[in-house]
Amino acid sequence: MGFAETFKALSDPARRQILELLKQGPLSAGDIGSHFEMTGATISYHLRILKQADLVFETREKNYIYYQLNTSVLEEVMLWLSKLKGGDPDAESK
Amino acid sequence: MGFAETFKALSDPARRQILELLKQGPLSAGDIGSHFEMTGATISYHLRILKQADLVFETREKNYIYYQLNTSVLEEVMLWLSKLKGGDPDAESK
DNA sequence: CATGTATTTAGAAATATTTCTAAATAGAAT
DNA sequence: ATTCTATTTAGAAATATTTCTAAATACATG
Repeated sequence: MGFAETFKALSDPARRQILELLKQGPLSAGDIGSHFEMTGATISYHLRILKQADLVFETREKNYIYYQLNTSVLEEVMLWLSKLKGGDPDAESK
Repeated sequence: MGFAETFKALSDPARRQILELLKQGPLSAGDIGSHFEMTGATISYHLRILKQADLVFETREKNYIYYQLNTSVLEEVMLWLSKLKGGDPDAESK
């Protein structure tokens, strides 16, 4: 874990788009890949980065691996940003 | 601008530490450097990355260049994270 | 068991990042 | 004007990231 891994994972546009796709619900690696021009191997690489950053987790079912968004790390990041921004602990609820 | 630059800037531990130092108030490049084991040139490099990501801005005074935290981009990032997380009811209409 | 489908792993190439030393710039003070 | 101090820029080396193709794994079904 750690913020370095998290921010690095979030720094890639394709990975951010994957997370936005997963916001709607779980998707298999193949489904995710169909939204991009990359090979399946590259998608797999990006999913591994997201997984290592704890931004997604996988559940295996039949022949497929389904990926889901993990929001807990997002909250930690928001907390760090919020503290940095001004010490106001509830700043994100506007 | 863009989130890629922002998250990339935030992904480095030294750069995050610089931002945390700047939370207390403006510091010169030299003052910042004194908290690290790196050369001044490397500090300058990190400051440039932070500046390009709009996370800091500089003001020149006498012989010094003072760096300050810019919080507006932090808010944009928090908004994006908040949308992704899904729970937050406002934060639409961008 | 053999074949097919979904996905990952290995290895390699291209590009990007991080760090250093040495040189350059900008301004202040002598 | 010359020198000192603060900082940046240039160039190079080491390391990391991103992408591909080809091969491997895992599981399901005929």
